[in-house]
Amino acid sequence: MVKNLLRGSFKLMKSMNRSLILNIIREKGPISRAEIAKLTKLTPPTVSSLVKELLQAEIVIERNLGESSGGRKPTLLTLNSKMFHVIGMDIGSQNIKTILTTITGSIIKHSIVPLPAESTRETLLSAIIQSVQSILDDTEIDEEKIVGIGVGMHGIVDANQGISVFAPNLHLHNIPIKEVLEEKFNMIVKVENDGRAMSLGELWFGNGAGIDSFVCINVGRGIGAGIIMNGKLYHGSHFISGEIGHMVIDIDGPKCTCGNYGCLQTFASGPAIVDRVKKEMRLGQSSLLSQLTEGNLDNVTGELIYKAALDGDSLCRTALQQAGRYMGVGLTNLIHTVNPRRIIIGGGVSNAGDLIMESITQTVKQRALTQPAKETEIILSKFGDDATAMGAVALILAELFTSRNTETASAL
Amino acid sequence: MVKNLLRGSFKLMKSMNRSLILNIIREKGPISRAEIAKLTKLTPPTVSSLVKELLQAEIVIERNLGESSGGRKPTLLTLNSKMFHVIGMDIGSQNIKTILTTITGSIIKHSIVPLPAESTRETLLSAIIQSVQSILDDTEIDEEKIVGIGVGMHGIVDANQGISVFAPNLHLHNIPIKEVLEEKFNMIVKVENDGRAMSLGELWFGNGAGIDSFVCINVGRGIGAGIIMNGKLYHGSHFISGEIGHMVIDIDGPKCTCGNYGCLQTFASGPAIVDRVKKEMRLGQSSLLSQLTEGNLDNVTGELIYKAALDGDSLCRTALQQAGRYMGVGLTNLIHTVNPRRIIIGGGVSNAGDLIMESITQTVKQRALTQPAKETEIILSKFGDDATAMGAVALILAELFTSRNTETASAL
DNA sequence: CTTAATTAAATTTAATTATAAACTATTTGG
DNA sequence: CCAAATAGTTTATAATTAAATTTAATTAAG
Repeated sequence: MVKNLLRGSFKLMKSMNRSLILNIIREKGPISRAEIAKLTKLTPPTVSSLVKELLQAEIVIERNLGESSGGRKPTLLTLNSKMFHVIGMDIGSQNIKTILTTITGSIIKHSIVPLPAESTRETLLSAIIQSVQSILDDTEIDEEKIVGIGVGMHGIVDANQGISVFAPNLHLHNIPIKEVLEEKFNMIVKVENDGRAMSLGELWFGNGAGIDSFVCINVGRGIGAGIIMNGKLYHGSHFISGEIGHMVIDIDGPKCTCGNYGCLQTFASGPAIVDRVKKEMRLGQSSLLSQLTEGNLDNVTGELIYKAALDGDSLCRTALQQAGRYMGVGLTNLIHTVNPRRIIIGGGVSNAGDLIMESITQTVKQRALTQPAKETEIILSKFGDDATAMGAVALILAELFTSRNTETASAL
Repeated sequence: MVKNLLRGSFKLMKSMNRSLILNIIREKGPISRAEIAKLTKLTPPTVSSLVKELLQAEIVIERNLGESSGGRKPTLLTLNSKMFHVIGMDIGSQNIKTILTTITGSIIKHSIVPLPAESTRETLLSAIIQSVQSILDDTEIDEEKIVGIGVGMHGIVDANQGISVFAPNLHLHNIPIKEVLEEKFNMIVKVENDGRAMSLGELWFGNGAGIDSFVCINVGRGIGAGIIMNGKLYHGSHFISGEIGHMVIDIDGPKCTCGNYGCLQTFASGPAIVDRVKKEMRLGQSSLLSQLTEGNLDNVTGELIYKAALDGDSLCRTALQQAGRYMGVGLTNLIHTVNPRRIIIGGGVSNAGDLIMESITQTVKQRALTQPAKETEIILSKFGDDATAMGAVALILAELFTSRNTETASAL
């Protein structure tokens, strides 16, 4: 099998053109038929007939007439955002965040359900169902108009089967999220690793729109990356692509929870920064944190460190800078491996914004091999804390708007 | 632009099916029309009519009749290997290796042209032209039947423009290889980084056939990787994807030629192993090498180290094992980032075969996060020293056999 | 105002290609 | 020698896109 070659057929041809038009309307709408024809290089009749079908299916609606520059006024088309809605869910280690959005990605409802300190398979699954149910109960939108539930889950996720294979922060294995949700609610369900979901979200709505190859980094308790190549989310063979938290950057470094030594995660994750600060304080380093935490080291959190750093606390500043430097080394490794056009950083640590970013970009600029590599854009996620949930929504949109080109030849 | 959506058209449909058939004949041939129809799910008439065109163009020929199991004997089709030939070239640091092959990848001619110790832009370009010319002079095959020249070049290569952007081992910049070859010889010319070319070679002819996602590692003076994802070669945004020789695995490690510290290349490349052994010997370690090199440390080479190791020399054995261990760490990082299904190792160091492979696989098994990741296949290249040249041939074949699905919509 | 030019959209007609069904050709096995 | 099986071709059809034409609406010039 060389290249996944597809069989050309009328069905395929039509479905390609339909999703082409649908995506143009989604991205560039309101837009006229004539403009669609120009952009897609499809002929007017082709556009007209496919649009007619989309109108009949109520996926697209005619809005109003646009401005004319001499000639008949164009009839503008948009997606029928009242017709279809999506639920996106972000399952973290402490809570489940759920959002309800229109098909264009506008958030309509928000909900957060806390997870118990010690989750079991049962409590987790019931919390997941509860999250969806509460969103459904809390809105007038007809259940039939909600087309799917996307789930972004931390840890290792089998996206084909929709199973959370291993959730390290919850100490759980093999949770069949897709199966359970599909049975309970009659909708499309897609489950994906949080970092990968996030990257799809940035591709569809965020800072990855228009970029065909970028990487999204989710820095929180762990560090995960989602890789978009040629406009497509890449999974890897066993769903562990992007596990850069366990990229070894110091072969003789400190021991990581995974058993190896010197993983990026031991230097640049949220907990790593907190630990580092605590350690320095125990060694007698003075810091504004002493006041903020009332002398109790257990109260040190990422947020407080960021706050203290902003107030000029030098211990916290250097801790963040150090983390940024290590992150910079990790990202340089990533640039030298995957060479994305852009790197988007999201998740908890991204809240520490500029302080850490400065240090990251500087390190990359210093260490990358070539000029263009040095200039790899490194920016923050557009959605902050909602990045994974938005990504979960994008999982469903990708399913809807992408012609299922999966009719591969059986044997090649 | 979300996803590179294509416009469906008759041309596209036909070209998809033509390359589908062509590829099936290439891979599974000799094969009958009926069998092609079965495998591709195309209908018999579609296959017949496309095959008729291919026969007329003399790209495919009817060979002989196959065995029947009750029914009309099938007419078997194969590629017309006498009609089309390809030149593949591997530009290394010491010499240029050139091969002439049939369209099916059988090597017909071999040539090696040494490069001067100090290459200049002019000497390199004339050596390249000379290499092609000598192959052409040395064969009866009509020049018109040679469809293209593929070039695998070490260093950073702009594959779009066909320029060697930076060749570290030759200390040269911006050599317009494609332009010069196209002007001199009237053929398709494709230039690519050696590691990436190699991976395409493995995909088309070697140990990557049938694998949709794998990584090929070229270990020599440097360490480069070619990444195949979804059956496609991935370049990265600025042609430095796969530069894993400069992946930092020991942030406080020894200085690399690139200016950073602790790059994989400083531990696991050919020169790194040689240096390590020399250093140990200078420190007074005894080794079989003392005899083999007649006491002159300058004579130590990778080949001799391997030889000594095979003879049981413990210094050399540990040096190789150590290199393998570092390589294993690098590959584990790669697995946790790209998560390929298979890793194929080629280039100079691969000659040290099992001794180093053992150590690599063991390290990966020890350090990878999940069971499937631990079991990532790590094998040697099928073509040994010819791997890059074969890859260069594949560059041309990919051009020929892949329907140019590049008619993207302009604006999306 | 009127008219020509311009643009948008729809319609008609033509061309392209895959597909379905029917058919011919060949071979094997009884 | 005949039935069954397999290979390949022919013919007709259907599904589309492509090209050309028509209709409609609007603007701008005179």
